[in-house]
Amino acid sequence: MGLRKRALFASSGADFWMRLALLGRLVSGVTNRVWSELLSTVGDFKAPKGATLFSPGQDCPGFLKLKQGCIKVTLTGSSGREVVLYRVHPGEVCLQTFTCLIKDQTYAAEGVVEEDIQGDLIPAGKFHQVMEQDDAFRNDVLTSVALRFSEYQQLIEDVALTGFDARLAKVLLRLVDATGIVHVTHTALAAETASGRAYVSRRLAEFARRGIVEQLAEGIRLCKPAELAQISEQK
Amino acid sequence: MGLRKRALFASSGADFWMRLALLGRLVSGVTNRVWSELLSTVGDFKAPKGATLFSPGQDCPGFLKLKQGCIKVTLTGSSGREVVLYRVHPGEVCLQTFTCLIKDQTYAAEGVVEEDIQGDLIPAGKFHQVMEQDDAFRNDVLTSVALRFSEYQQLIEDVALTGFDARLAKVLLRLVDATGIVHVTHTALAAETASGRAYVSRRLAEFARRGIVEQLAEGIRLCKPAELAQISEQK
DNA sequence: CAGATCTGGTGACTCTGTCACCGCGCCTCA
DNA sequence: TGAGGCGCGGTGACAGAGTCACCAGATCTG
Repeated sequence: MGLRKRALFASSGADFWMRLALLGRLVSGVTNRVWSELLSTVGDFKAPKGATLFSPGQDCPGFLKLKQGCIKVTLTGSSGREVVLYRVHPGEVCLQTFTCLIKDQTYAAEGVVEEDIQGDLIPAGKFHQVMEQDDAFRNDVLTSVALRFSEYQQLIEDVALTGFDARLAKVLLRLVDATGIVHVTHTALAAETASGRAYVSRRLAEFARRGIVEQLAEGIRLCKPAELAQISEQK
Repeated sequence: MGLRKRALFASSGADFWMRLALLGRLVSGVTNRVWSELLSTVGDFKAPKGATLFSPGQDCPGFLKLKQGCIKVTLTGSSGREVVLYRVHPGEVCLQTFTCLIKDQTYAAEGVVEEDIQGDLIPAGKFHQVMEQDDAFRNDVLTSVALRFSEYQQLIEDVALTGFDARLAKVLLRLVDATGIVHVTHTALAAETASGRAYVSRRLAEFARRGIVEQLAEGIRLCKPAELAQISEQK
């Protein structure tokens, strides 16, 4: 499926993280507080695709105001199974970060850069200050938080009350590009649908048998989007 | 199982709601805006057990600062299946309400009074004003929102990544009273575990066979809480 | 007492998800 | 350049989860 890039980016991401961790130890000797000390003086922030921005248990360095790129936030169970919670795009809030800052707690999920990001990092102390003083900023944040909550609730509804096929159809329609193709591995679809890889393969094969999708080398072509939309609303 | 009360309260709840709806029509002629007009002048707010406070699609009358009682918030799927999202206790925020007020949208879930409630209802307009001006109030709300968010994430984790038995065990431990008994129907447990009633019955029978619980007329006695706790951490 | 309603038990399914194992294509590195 | 490693996807066999239909007992209601 021509996704060799993935491994490449993953390893460059690991490099990025290792460099930071190393730098952190040089600076403070405490890996956990690296980010805040490293970045509290830096307004501008960048990270390449594949970089792990945060993992469960880590401290939160501050509030990231994303200007460009995309961050994927996931939850991993003890069995190793992964669920995609949401993505952060420019203008949106990373709810993980918000929660950490407000409750002064550590992260509970994992954040990975999906498209090279660039933005402003507002240190924790300053975040609280701005939240108090700047009405517009506060409103933006609250609106974004409220939006995120709706998404979470939708996710709960999908996982708890909706059949698998509907979930799969929904995800395919969400991830499709302009040419009608979804460039994602079955494994990734499993994380998106909170399901298992093998089952995704099976159902996708069934969809293909029905002529709804077509599995190509470049990805999955959605042949009958209307039918998919209908499936996505069942049950 | 001696839960005849339920039906009683449910019907008294329906009466309460009908009276309000009727009153609303008399006042404004628009059922949907009843609450805000009816209550914006009333700081004090009460409702009896079983009353439906809000349903999907309704407008939000304002922010309820709960002083006493308990509200259960649930989501109902098109199949009729119900999932308990969370409960609001005194000092906590109803996230539904918060989201509605911030985004100026209608409710997406249902709220039912579980124990007679009493509190202050802050009209929408005043809520925004207080959020801007009162640092302490805003902090309380934000902290509570952040807490709620953690719960939501936990729920997603439970439903998406955890086995049924663990979920059931968790719920039993959460709902048990001081005497070691859970006074809840299998149907209610199904909503709490985001599962089906028949399956709950089956697994509970299996738990009983293993001597972990005992099913009595008054409810479910947890005989081996330690073992339950262990089950609740599996998978 | 008859009927309505809520509750829980059960058999017989279907749907979902897992595990293990296979083959393919691509990369790496000796 | 050929052997090995690895990520990806397909499949059979199985286990876990959830559904449907139907039954029976308990409780209220009139």
